[in-house]
Amino acid sequence: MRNAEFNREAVLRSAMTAFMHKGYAKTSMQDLSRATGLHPGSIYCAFENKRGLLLAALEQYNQDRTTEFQGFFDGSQPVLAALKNYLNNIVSECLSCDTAKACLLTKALNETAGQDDEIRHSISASLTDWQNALGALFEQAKESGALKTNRDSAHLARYFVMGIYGLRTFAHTHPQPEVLQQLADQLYQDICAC
Amino acid sequence: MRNAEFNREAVLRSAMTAFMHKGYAKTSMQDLSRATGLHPGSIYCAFENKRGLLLAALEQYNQDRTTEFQGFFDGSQPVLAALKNYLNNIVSECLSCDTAKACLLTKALNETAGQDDEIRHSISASLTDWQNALGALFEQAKESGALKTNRDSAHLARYFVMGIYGLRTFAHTHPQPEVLQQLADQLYQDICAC
DNA sequence: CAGTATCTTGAATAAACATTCAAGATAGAG
DNA sequence: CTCTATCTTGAATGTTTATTCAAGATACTG
Repeated sequence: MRNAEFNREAVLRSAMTAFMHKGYAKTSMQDLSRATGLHPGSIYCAFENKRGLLLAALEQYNQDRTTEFQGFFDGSQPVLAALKNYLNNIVSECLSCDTAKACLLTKALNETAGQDDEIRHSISASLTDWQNALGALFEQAKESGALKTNRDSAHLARYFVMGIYGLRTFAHTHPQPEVLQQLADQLYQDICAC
Repeated sequence: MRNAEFNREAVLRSAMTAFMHKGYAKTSMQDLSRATGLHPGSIYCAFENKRGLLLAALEQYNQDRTTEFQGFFDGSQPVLAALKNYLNNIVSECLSCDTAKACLLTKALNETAGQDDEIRHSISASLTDWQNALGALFEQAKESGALKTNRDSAHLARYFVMGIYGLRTFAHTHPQPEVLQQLADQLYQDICAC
């Protein structure tokens, strides 16, 4: 009897950043071994193979982002104010040009598009959960009277999510910071207008 | 003296689809050799290496998309109507789930993010040209009186572009067709509202 | 028709790759 | 303290990779 020595979360977070930096295909097992501190054999023992490690890393990433999300919407401020903070935080992530602050879900979704349905399903499920959480927030804002609109909350959430996807891709072209902020502000305005 | 036997455009279009299908990193020279019908030596003679072939394919892709764009806005119909057609065409591309109908520019931009500045610059230049062309159309629509807004044409174009980026990523999660169409309609409405 | 500059061919190369596995290390059970 | 189940190690494996290059083919020039 013996327990595994490594910290699973720490290993997965290291793998996450490795995948974010180079993408799935270009990240070699050697890269992953170096990043995680695990020898190849341990990785294969724990995660089956490189693909299994990606799937596990995607799960961990989603969990971490969910926790971060809940931090933004803990009720310590009005929903719409929190939403603006949340959006501004994404803008600052985009502006940092730090590959580690990109979205692993959309990055992997883009890379594996049309190649691996299991990966797509896993990512889609995470993104849908996020979208639904946003939908609940819009519903909450409507009920509290802070958000006056006749649009469906689910629709608002989808549009918001679409805007963030677009913002992240737009940022890859390295626009001026003001431009990105202006786009985020417009997105917020278009959603919160009647 | 002897001229090359292969048709450069046809070769680049084959390479384009190969890259779109598997992504840059996962497309092997063997894949590219098969797709283009060119032997490895010929590819290296004509394009230096795999990366050179990608750069050339990106150029060709941009040229083809520019031609397609001009076809939509040839003046045979009002600008705003053409814009709606253009957007609907993108929606149908997304709904086809055909990897060959994705956007090679954004796909490659996403994959090579933070790894290759020359590729990023090349892609950014193409995307900026596209954005500027859209900006000119919005300006035209404003001047003709068809579009009543106090927003800057360049800003409208950026927002439109951002929406399309977002739409394409959103489509990767395989939403219901109506949902994608609804998002596109909302985007159009948000831009064309005062 | 001869000469030659250029293109095409595809096997060869060396590096990098994902994956395996047998030997060694270690921790808990008895 | 011993036994054994489990984990760790890292060199070995066989495949795939991007790239090269010398030999052969071809078309234009004079």
